[in-house]
Amino acid sequence: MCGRSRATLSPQQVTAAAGVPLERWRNSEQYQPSYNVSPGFSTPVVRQSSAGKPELQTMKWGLVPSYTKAGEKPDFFRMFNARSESVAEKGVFKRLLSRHRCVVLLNGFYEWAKEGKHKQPYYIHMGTGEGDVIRMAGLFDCWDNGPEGPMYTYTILTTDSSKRLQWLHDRMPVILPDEAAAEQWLAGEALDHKELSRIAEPYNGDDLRWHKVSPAMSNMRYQGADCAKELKRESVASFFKPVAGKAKATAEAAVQETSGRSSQAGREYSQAGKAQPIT
DNA sequence: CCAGACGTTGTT
DNA sequence: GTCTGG
DNA sequence: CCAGACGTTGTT
DNA sequence: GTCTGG
Repeated sequence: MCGRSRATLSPQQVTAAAGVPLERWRNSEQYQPSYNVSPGFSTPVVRQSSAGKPELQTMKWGLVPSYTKAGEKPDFFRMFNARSESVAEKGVFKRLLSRHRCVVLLNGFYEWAKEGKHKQPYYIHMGTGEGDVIRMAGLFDCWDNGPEGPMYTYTILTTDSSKRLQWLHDRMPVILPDEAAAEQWLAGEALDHKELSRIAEPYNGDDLRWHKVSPAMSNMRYQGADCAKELKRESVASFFKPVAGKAKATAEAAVQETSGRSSQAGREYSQAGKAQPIT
């Protein structure tokens, strides 16, 4: 799934990726870049508009439905993801599917691998450089919070993990690989099930890269710039994990492969992990 | 009909 | 273990 | 999603 | 708003 992300794109990167000039970026001032974004944070999204033209707008992550009563405490954690497989059937999402689709612009996202009792965070991104942009399919809504004014929020669609990422987690966000895919997601109003399931197909491109990061970022209060920095050292968690002589070589080999350059690396890593005997 | 809920994930 | 808060 | 709390009594 | 349960 997708419960934490990085949003540190510069305004220039955002407007370039959105294809919308800065002057037409609604609530651009609400965007506070963060290496450790959780539901409730504001990030840039490209949305459908009534005119059929894409619009750039800052919105909060974590869908707060329009039917929420004014004054109610919004729960951004309740609906920060939407299963793409059931989004057309669930009432809360169904009504957003024709004219409230959006593209979430981020640098990347975080996922935790279970290593025994501990959880090791990884950073996943499109591996093209420091200026990486990743686009995710989302749905947005507008909640009229009485005198507080309207609040725009979004949810990120999820799907089964692709082969390359299955070792890490069984769910992943719906990734729109390029600008064209993003445009298709935003184009028109109606969206048939076939089109939806095609777009929600697990992204398995080898430009999707990952690496271990510091467990310090697991705490969402931690906002250091090193949240997404590659962690080369073995984690403290695995230091305590017993590694038998035979499995050790495999484990060490796997450690070098966790930078996620090939699908093979991921699979070997997961197998090495499972093969480790508990002594 | 009205009342009341509306989600995802991971876990065993 | 399980629930709440963020 | 992860982090952090999880209870009662009596006292000021 | 829209679906489910009664």
